[in-house]
Amino acid sequence: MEKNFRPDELETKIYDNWVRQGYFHATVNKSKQPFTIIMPPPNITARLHIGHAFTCTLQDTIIRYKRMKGYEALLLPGIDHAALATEVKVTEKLRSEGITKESLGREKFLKVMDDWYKEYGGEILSQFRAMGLSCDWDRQAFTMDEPRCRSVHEAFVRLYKKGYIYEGNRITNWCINCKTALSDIEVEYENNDGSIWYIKYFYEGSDSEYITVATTRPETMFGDVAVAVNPDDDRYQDMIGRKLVIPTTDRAIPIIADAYVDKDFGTGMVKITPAHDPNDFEVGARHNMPIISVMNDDGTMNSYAGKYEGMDRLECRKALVEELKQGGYLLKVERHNNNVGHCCRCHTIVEPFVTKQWYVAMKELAKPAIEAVKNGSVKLIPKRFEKLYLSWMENINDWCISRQIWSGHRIPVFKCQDCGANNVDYTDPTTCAKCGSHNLVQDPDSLDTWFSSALWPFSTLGWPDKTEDLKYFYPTNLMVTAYDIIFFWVARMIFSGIEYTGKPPFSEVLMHGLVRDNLGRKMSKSLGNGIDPLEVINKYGTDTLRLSLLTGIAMGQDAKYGQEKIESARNFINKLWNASRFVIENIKTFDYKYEPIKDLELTIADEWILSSLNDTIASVTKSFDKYDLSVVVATLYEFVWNKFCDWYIEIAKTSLHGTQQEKNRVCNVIVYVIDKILKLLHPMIPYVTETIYQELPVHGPSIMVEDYPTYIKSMRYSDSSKIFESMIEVVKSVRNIRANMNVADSMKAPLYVENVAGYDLTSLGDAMMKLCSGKSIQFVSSKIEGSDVISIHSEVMNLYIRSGDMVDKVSEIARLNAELKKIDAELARSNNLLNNPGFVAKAPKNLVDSEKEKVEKFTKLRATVCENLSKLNG
RNA sequence: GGGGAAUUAACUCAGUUGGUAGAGUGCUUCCGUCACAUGGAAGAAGUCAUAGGUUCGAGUCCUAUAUUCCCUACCA
Repeated sequence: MEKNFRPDELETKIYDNWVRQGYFHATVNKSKQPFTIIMPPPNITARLHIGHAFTCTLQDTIIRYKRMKGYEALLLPGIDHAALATEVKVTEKLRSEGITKESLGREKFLKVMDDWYKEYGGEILSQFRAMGLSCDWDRQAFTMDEPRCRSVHEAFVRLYKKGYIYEGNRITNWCINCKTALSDIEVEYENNDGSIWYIKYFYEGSDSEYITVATTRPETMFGDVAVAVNPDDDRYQDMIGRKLVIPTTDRAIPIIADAYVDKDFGTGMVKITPAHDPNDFEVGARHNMPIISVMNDDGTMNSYAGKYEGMDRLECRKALVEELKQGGYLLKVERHNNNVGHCCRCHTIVEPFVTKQWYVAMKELAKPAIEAVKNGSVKLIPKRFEKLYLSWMENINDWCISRQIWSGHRIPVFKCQDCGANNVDYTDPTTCAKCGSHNLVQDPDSLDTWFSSALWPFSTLGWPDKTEDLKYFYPTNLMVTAYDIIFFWVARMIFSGIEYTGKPPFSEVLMHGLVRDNLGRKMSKSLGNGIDPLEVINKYGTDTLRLSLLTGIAMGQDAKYGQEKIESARNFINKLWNASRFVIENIKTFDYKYEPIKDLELTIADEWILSSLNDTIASVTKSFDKYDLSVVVATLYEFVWNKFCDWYIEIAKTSLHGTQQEKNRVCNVIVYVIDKILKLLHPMIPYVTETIYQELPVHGPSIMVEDYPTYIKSMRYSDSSKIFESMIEVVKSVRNIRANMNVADSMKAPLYVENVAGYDLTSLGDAMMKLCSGKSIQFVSSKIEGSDVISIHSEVMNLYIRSGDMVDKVSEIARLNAELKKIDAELARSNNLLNNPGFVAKAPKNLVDSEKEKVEKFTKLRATVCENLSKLNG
């Protein structure tokens, strides 16, 4: 074996082999319980960034664990066409080549989209492979492939027929750049340092009597239909019903009363512009007001704006304000802070705009989805996201699902050109169901991409067909996703699953945080600050990437990702590699024979490591089942590095210089432990564990289909553990003294070990000497005494070391004094507790007892330290 | 306006039936020893944001406050 693990050469080979063996493929297997994770399909807009790698790693780690635990594990991969987002990208790309969407026409444009899908889809899938995902390639899906088109179609038709989908002429968020409607959650609000203009509206027929209206968007005044006051506002009672003239025009509008107006804000008078403000739209509707749109769909002013026709809305604002100023209409301007909506795709300022769109009525659909989370049939992890989910669902607005774009799923509504009826019957779209006409034209719009995403947990399993897959793997077990798409996606999957299949689509949702860059910024495609996971893979390997992503994270909590985590992960993998290499190389040097643990004559050290391994297995399994992967990693890190490598392997080196029998014993134990370690770690770091596993003297065809280690009752050795841990304490004390005294290697300080508790320590003698840094210490077989002998006591052994002239007395006295201080603090603490009657009366007995034991122990220790001190001083 | 999260060592972060605070990185000192210098050994380092409360006992539970961030909302 080479000195360092070389992932680059091995990963592809190993991965291909896994695929070839069919390990990733899940089958309908009635004798096993399924565990299903449908992967969130990444947008096909670009290559994957580190955030995707994070989600992928979580999922693959969990699915590998479940597979080893004996489940029929399915990780189903897929990609999302991301209708609008991709169309924006492709349109931009075309524009850079001097081509417009319109000049190509719908059909040709969709061909360009197809090419894009192929290019980026392939790239994303190969990135999945590079990350080592054990996903079932036979079931890979795309939100725009034929089966998924059928699902979407069916879903739309069903909802339509139940009356949940309706066409409405309402005010919607409109992006003047993408020229499409957006759903509420596709609008990002940003704080804007704007202005608020106070404008005089003169009464009709008067040029001196006026009222003042405040607005942040003066250009919309051409669409004003009224000015509203609060019905309870005493100031304005007698004005209601009078008419005002819109400045610079000759159009008159009434003053109306509506409770929407806040008496205490601004002047208490609001101009009502139903076409350009959602609230005004409501007010207008209540009062039967007309809707006057003053803009075109590209954000330029239309003829209602008079001489400003054709001017962009923001330019018009500037010019109009100037005109108002000149005309004496402008009373004052104030700075005003408000939130302005931007298109989440192209970042243009969104205009509220009245258009005809398709909506899903959400009220009824939300009800069972709320219930599912409330009654626990869907669990969100961490739990706090349930509150977030519920508050959104309980206040949900109807979902605008139409987009004025070409890509994506075209709305399956065929409008009869003769009678105007909408035909959604999927089987016969050529004949109008109402009048029999063949003059049908399909709605030109496409569906919001989330409409197809909402079906993902079951469309991927064959729905609406009643497939075996659906029966067996659905409802799925776990959905892993970042918390930022809880509304976009999770909520919609839940209500869709219940609506279409009668069951919630999954029982648990694991919500992780966002991976941020080292400045704490969200990594996003649009910002372009994403780290390419492939770069990390190329430099350090997939295992390092995966392990580094799982280090130091908490579910639902954002994490910064940087070089430190990467290096720490790499170092650990290197450590694991070398510990394994150590034994693998060693068993080649003698006549190694495999023996089961139960046939070996175990030493205290053996029993300690086996016991400790056993505890680790129990703890890891518990954390895994809670999806606390970061804790799993930390637990294994600690065991492998600080227990197995630092102590067991070190002490085993002595046995390796012993008899054939000893060598064979210790190698069998090491191999056994390593085998378990590899299996425990495999879900996180699949490649290095597989590689080492194949080098072990006894191994199966692949570690990924082995059983996950389980806790073994008979492998608890509490006595040995106690002795060995005591020994560790003693060794550390000796090392500490050595380091303090600056003992030269040539000094050979005599050290005597006295057995206190009656345990057999013979097997530890030589090994201990080594661990104490043998060169400067020499073990002696008879007790040593004298004024220069320093003693160290533990529960199972006492140590006596002759300090002689080697002691740096000053620093040793300082060290002992420091220790004395600590001991006194401990004693004070324990005595304090024990003197507290409340503690003694109410605390659990074992705690009280352990405090008593501590007092005893520290009292003894104190005496020793004092004795050593007085010797040094004397 | 409403909701949520965060605040723990120099840095990045863990820490649930409440029981004497942990890791990684960095720092100080020592070590080319035959698994690993991507390493080994020893060590320093924290009023767990603040103030109250509950409790025998609080990083942990409760109530305020401060700072930072996120989500959400119709204040023109």
